[in-house]
Amino acid sequence: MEYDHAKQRLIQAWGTLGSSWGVNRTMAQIHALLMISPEPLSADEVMEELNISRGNANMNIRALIDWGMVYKEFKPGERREYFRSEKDVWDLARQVARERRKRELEPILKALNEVSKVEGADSEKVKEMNKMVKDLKEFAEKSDGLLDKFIKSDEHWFFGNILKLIK
Amino acid sequence: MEYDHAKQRLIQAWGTLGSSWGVNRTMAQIHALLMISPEPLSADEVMEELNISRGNANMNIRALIDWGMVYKEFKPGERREYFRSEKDVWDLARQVARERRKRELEPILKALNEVSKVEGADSEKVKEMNKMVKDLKEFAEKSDGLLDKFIKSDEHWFFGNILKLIK
DNA sequence: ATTTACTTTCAATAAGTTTTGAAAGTTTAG
DNA sequence: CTAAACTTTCAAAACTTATTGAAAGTAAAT
Repeated sequence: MEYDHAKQRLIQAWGTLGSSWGVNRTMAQIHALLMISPEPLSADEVMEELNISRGNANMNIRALIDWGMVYKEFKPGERREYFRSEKDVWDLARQVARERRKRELEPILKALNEVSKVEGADSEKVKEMNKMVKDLKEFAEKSDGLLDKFIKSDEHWFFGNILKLIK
Repeated sequence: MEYDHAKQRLIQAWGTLGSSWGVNRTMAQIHALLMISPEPLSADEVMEELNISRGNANMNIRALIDWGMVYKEFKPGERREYFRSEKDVWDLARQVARERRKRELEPILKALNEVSKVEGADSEKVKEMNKMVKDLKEFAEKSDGLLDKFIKSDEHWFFGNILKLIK
């Protein structure tokens, strides 16, 4: 396969993946672009490569920095900012896990806690709700535990051990 | 906490969680409603409870059925269709994992495979891309393996064993 | 064969999200 | 201080997705 095609294909696929994970398409595409770039890129280069506006590029680069997936970099003697992506896939995955845990798992756990133990466990509907909430909470807590281990685990230890175990 | 408040809180939280997972808000809310309902509900009851239109209710109930998370149910002597949710949280999670694997992991693996081995490994940019693609592929394949185990595993075996192992 | 009780579809509309580009802001250099 | 080089902001426009509701479809009951 030829370089430019492969690059486009990868950028598109990453964008699509992003969309279905609630990540803005462009943000994912910028990320893909930076991931495969050996050198950091400037905002102008990103705009140029992806055919997007200055504002769009700027906003999404900021968002990537917020997520801890992209860093600013300065070239000596240059005024312009350059950006490079974290390239260790493991670190990237942990970063994403950390953010999603904070943004999603925590709020739902909070809600489940608030909602557990509803008054009037004599009525059928209250019983059903309490049972469901209890199960969901257990599941969410277990997921949280696993995610926590993943986030804290070092290097390739996680998959290595787990896949071995459950083969 | 009082029942109706708790119910609303749970439905809202589930809707929000859905949104950030690329699941339509309403679809997630209908799911929450059915999960905590001891009896199956009709389309009209869903419309009523969530204040949504007939078309919206119908479309999202179909989508939930497609995902294998909700079933049709007939009450004897009644013509109208009723719907109930799968209530085993484990089964629900596996269902979701199965669907997302199909819709997301498979396409990205396909793209990564197509894109692996780009011509001209002498240039820096091609080297960088090949390296990145290789790493991403490895990661995606490992995730796929773990997801597969999860999907096929029975009951509470999965978390039980894994959490014990990595404590 | 007609009415009744539903379910499904779909074009129009509303709501939400992303993108643009020009203007305002900031920092460095001279 | 002023100009130049750059970054950030934000209101308006474009695009995407979700929702409505009325009309069409289906099937049981009379």
